[in-house]
Formats: sequence, structure tokens, C-alpha cells
Amino acid sequence: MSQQGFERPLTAQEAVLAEIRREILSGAWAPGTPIRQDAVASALGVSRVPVREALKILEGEGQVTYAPHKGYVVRELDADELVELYRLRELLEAEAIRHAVPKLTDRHLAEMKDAMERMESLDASDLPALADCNREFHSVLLDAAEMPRLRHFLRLLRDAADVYRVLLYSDTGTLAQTAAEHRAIFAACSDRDTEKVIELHDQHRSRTVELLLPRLRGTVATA
Amino acid sequence: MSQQGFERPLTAQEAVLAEIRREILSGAWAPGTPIRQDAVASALGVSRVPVREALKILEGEGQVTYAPHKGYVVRELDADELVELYRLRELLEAEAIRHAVPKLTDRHLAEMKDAMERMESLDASDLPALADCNREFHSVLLDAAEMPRLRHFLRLLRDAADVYRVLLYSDTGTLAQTAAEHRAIFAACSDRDTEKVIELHDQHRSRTVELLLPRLRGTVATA
DNA sequence: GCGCGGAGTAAAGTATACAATCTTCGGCCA
DNA sequence: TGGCCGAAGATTGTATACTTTACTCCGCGC
Repeated sequence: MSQQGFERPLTAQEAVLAEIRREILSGAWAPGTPIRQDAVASALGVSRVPVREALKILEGEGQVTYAPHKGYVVRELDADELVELYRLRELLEAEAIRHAVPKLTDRHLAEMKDAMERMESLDASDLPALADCNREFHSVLLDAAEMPRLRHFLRLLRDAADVYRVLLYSDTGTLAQTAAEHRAIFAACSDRDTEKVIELHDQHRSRTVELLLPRLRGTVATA
Repeated sequence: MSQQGFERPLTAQEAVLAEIRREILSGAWAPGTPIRQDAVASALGVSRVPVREALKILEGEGQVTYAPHKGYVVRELDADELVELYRLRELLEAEAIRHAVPKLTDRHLAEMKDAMERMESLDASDLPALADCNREFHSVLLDAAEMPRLRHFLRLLRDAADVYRVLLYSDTGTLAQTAAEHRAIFAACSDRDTEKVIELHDQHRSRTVELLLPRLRGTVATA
């Protein structure tokens, strides 16, 4: 049992990895941005070695692309890839939900509700916090499925698209709709209505894809 | 169009990565084996730096596990994880096949047939070559789906289980059955009978899981 | 004017050296 | 006898320095 709250001092590579993830997921490093090892290293006060190792993890995960002697680049998606990503999430999330819903405890539901309500209380401009709450809300279900590989894949799929999803939070109307969808999902979970939860997730996702696609097509030309 | 047969000199890390993959997939490094960076480095005539970077890729892919200051270990699976792995393959391969079969050209079919026949002509003792042909046969379908992420995930899922599947090739009877199943899959592909191809893959997989599970449960105790 | 080629610069790739951490084993004490 | 403490060895983690590769830009020749 590891104590919660206690944090073993990280290795440099772990700290760097966490930092790079933050930069990418927050949208600070847009897709297509080359990652200069030297710049990252000196910004974080470490040498290039741990930076390179962190980047290798991200390469293995598909979050960045790598070309020998050219370097690492924040992964870009075209419209086809985005559609593929969401199709895979459709398949895999349905599987996760089927396993998770029957196992949901009151504790799980309390966590979902908490994340949901915290998200609603946030200011629309606090993008990182919004993204965190959103992630936490959906994570409860994924965790409850107790399928580690599935969970891992879904995290990768989510992260790959999150790079672009940041764009959506700018709009308050969208935010309100997201909140409504979360409440519906929570209600269906409380009822243990598995198929309803799946259906709501499908809608939730479809809406996101449709909002994203036009913006994505617009940026393809600049690549 | 890159010329086939031409190979640009690899970076050390790429060469090391390929070599470690070979060692793991061939079964030479059994699951649970600790990977000593120094040993790998001196065996391949490089320093530890490229070895560590290759290992980071495998960590990101989930092929090895890592603990700070302890090192890297070839990933072990318990029975539950194996079942999960194959369940995910069931979902994702079905998706791949649905996209691939309508797109199959004569050229694809010729490649499948070639891989199939080469595999049948091999000696039962030549495990690496058998595994290669098997991989090639199934890759044709995955490639034809033209879904890069899906292809990547399925490669990871396959690699994760291949560590154990090596055990199966020892048996000639199993080999003959595999050949028969490949022929059936090829026939269904030629007929463009999508649902039949999916059904055959499901059988192919189920048989493998059932052969693997008892052996896996047997080895868990030794961990 | 256009294109080819080479020097110079910037960035990545790797080796070596050193620091931090873990593990093992032997000795001491209860 | 058993277990705890600590030092030595082994292994990993990181910094620095050097090598290799790629990109840029200038000048020469066509």
C-alpha cells in the first residue's frame, strides 16, 4: 500500500516526460511543432539525455514522430486519422463500458459526480483544469472495467485527439452541452443502464468529431 | 518510392531496438527476464545510451516493464491479461477485416498465398522463419485495411502475445492445423466473404488461447 | 539567371565518465 | 539463533564532450 500524497523524488526523465506531456496536451506545443532537445533540456535544467529518453516513450506511444538526425515533432493528424481514432474509441469504449457498468460501486459514482460538479464550477477560461476534470470523469468508467491494456489504449487514443480538442473549450455553449451530456451519462450509470451509457458516449463522441473535423481540414493545407 | 532491398545505415538505437525485439519475440529472452543494459551494449558493441533509448521505445509500447533504478524486464502476462489481449484482438481484427476485404486486390491475394505456401514448405524446427511467414500472412489483411493506428495497435497486441506463442510451434500437429486454417482464410478472402473471414479468425484465435492458457497458468506460480 | 557543389553552422547521435541508488553479504548485537 | 545495520559491489541515472549528419547559404560554372 503506497501512501497517497507521498511522492518519491522522480528521476529526471520522468519529470521531463510529465512536463512534455503537459505542454503537448495543453496545446502549448501545437501539432507539427519540432521539439528541440537542447531547448527543453536547458529550460528544465537537465541534460539532453533524460529529454531524449522521455521523447522515446512518447515515440513508442505515438504522441510524437521521429526521424533519425531530424528529430522529434508533435504528432499531427489529418482528417482521416481523426476519424479512425474516434472509430477505435467507439469500439473500445463500448467494450470498456460493458465491463465497467456492472461493477460500478457507490464510490465510483461519487467520484464521477465530484468530477462532474467540479468541472461545472470552473471558469470557462481555465482550460487545463477543465481538461483535467473531464479526463477524471471519464477515467472512472475506464478504471472500473479492470482491463489494463484496454485502459492504456484508450488513454493513448484520448491523448492523441486531445491535442486538437483544446480548441473546443473556447466556446461556452459547447461547455454547457458537455456538462449536460456528463449529467446524462452519470444518470445512466446510476441506473446501471449499460446500453444507455454506450449510446450517450457515442453521441458525446460524434458531436466532438463533427466540431473538430472542419477545423482540422482547415489546417491541413498549412502542413 | 523507396527502393526495396536498399537499406540506409541505421542509427545504433534502431539496430539495438531491432535486435532486442528479435530476442524477445524469438523467445530467447523469456518473459520476466531482467535486461542488463551493460550486457546488451557490449554484446552489440555500442554504449549504453542507445540501448536505453531502444528500451524506452519498448516501454512505451508495453513490451517491457520499467522501474526506476531497478531496470527493464521482459513483460510477463498472467492468464487474465492474455484473455484481455485476445478479446481486444477479436474486436479490432474484426474491424480491420471489415475494412480490408472489400479492398483486397489480386496482388494482396498473391502475397497471402505466397506467405502461406512458404510457411508450409518450412521445417517445423525453423521457428523464426515460421513466425515470420505467419506474421506476413496476417499482415496483408491488416495493411489492406488502410488504418494505420489500428494496424499499430494490432501489431502491439500480437507482439505481446507472441512471446508465449512460440511454445505452440513445437508441435507438428498444431502446425498442420494452422496451415489448414490459413488456407480457409485465404479461400474466404478470395471469395470476398467478409463475415466468413472474421469467423475464421475468431476460431483461429480461440484455438490459440485455449492452447496457451493452461501453459500460462502453469508458469504463473514460478514468478 | 539557374543550378550545382562545397564550406559553415546547427542539431542530433553516441561514448565516456561520474553520481545516485539498490542489492548483497558479512558482522555485530539482542 | 535470528535479525538488524552497514559497507562493498553491481547497476542504473545523468552530465559532459565529442562525432556524425543535415540544413543553409554563398559562390562558381553553365
